[in-house]
Amino acid sequence: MHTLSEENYLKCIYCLWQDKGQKITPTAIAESLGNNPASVVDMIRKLTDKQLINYDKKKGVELTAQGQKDATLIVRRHRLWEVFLLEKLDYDWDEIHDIAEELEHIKDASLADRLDKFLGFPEYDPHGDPIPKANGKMAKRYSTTLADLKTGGYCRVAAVKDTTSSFLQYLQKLDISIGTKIQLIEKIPFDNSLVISIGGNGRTTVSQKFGESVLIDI
Amino acid sequence: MHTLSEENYLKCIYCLWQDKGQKITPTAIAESLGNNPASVVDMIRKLTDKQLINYDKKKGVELTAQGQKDATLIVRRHRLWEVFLLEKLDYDWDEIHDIAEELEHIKDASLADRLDKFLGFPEYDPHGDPIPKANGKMAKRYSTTLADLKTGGYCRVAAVKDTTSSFLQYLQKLDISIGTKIQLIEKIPFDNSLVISIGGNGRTTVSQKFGESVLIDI
DNA sequence: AAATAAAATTAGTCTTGACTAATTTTATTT
DNA sequence: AAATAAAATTAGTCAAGACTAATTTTATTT
Repeated sequence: MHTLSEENYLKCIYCLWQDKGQKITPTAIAESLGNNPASVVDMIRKLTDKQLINYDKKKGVELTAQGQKDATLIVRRHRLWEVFLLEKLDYDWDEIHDIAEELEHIKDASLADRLDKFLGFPEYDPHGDPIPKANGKMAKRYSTTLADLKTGGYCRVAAVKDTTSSFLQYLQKLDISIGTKIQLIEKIPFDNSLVISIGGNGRTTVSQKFGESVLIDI
Repeated sequence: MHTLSEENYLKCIYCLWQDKGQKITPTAIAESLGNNPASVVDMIRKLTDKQLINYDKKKGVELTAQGQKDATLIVRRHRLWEVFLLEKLDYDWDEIHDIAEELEHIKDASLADRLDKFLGFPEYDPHGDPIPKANGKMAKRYSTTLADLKTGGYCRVAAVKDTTSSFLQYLQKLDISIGTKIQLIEKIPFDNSLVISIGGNGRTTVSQKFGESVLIDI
């Protein structure tokens, strides 16, 4: 099996691949993990030797079929543990990500499946991300952000793109969670900030960065 | 906090201390962990620097107050996770130990307490070992073994001293679990093997090693 | 007490996965 | 196209935590 570090790289590559359809460069991985690009180059060699990725200067890093499978399992475990922590252990929204980062590395062939069953086969995790099934398939991923909504339009918060506790705590303060209805009242051209109405209540202004971190269902 | 390796040493020292009242030597630790004594000497230095243990050639290794506290928490987490795996995820008796070895290292200030609450504050784990409470206290540990029982005597299996799957599978085959009633029919002086009656049924002969691995309540 | 065996320790090596600094390659400007 | 900037890579270092081999210390026998 893979080391902790290898698994973290795999997951990171998987997430970059899902997020952007773009080319995955060593620098992008380095930024995402907070590592030095030189370290990334070392690990690219290691994962290539293990046939988990292919690396080509033109195409960037790509997961092999095996790499995809392994990365999907790590993500599955992460999201299942998040559901467990929130629903069974009553953790708050903003606390679960970091703990799940550790739990996702527990290695046992049947653990994810047993946990899945115990939790009642959830489709989405508490941040709105789809949980890969045992066969690797998963429900729809939302990709439209609040910033993409046209002025006057309504939407439902489907997921969050950012799982840092600072962002999640801010959302809680604004009374926004998965499922909350939002209307985009106005876009301020100056800095792309957004004036929104949350759940039919008064107006609030949020930044462009905020708008791009909220995934919606129209 | 401590590294994975430091935690494993701490737990090992704690268990040796609980098991035998004896002096804990580098060699004993090395054997218990399957490591080289030279590596143990290195780690003894590290844990001493961190003030988690004291080492004296005469007295051997001893946990400091802080070391005891930290080790107890690791054992608490281990045993709680074992209950979770068996009761909630339907794992078998012999499968849970190794997974709990990984889970016990998940670091979060409130995880053990939340898990404890979720499980209904169990007193003993599935192997009959007492689970330390949040305050460090714990229920009685059984220390009499089946081999200590006098001929003709009856007992109840209270705990197992060995958590390897080979031993636990053997117990399952013999239909022995925590709570099973056993009578010691005869001790064979030649090799100290034991003739026992399990739950009032026919006779079986087991080895001395077996007898010393079963903890009983008389 | 001397001889021997066992345990503890030191010294030096190896692997993993990070780092910095220097260099080469590739992109972007002017 | 040349100059510059950015990205990728190489080379060498470091810490953790394991190892082996050699040595010293402590215990046990005879």
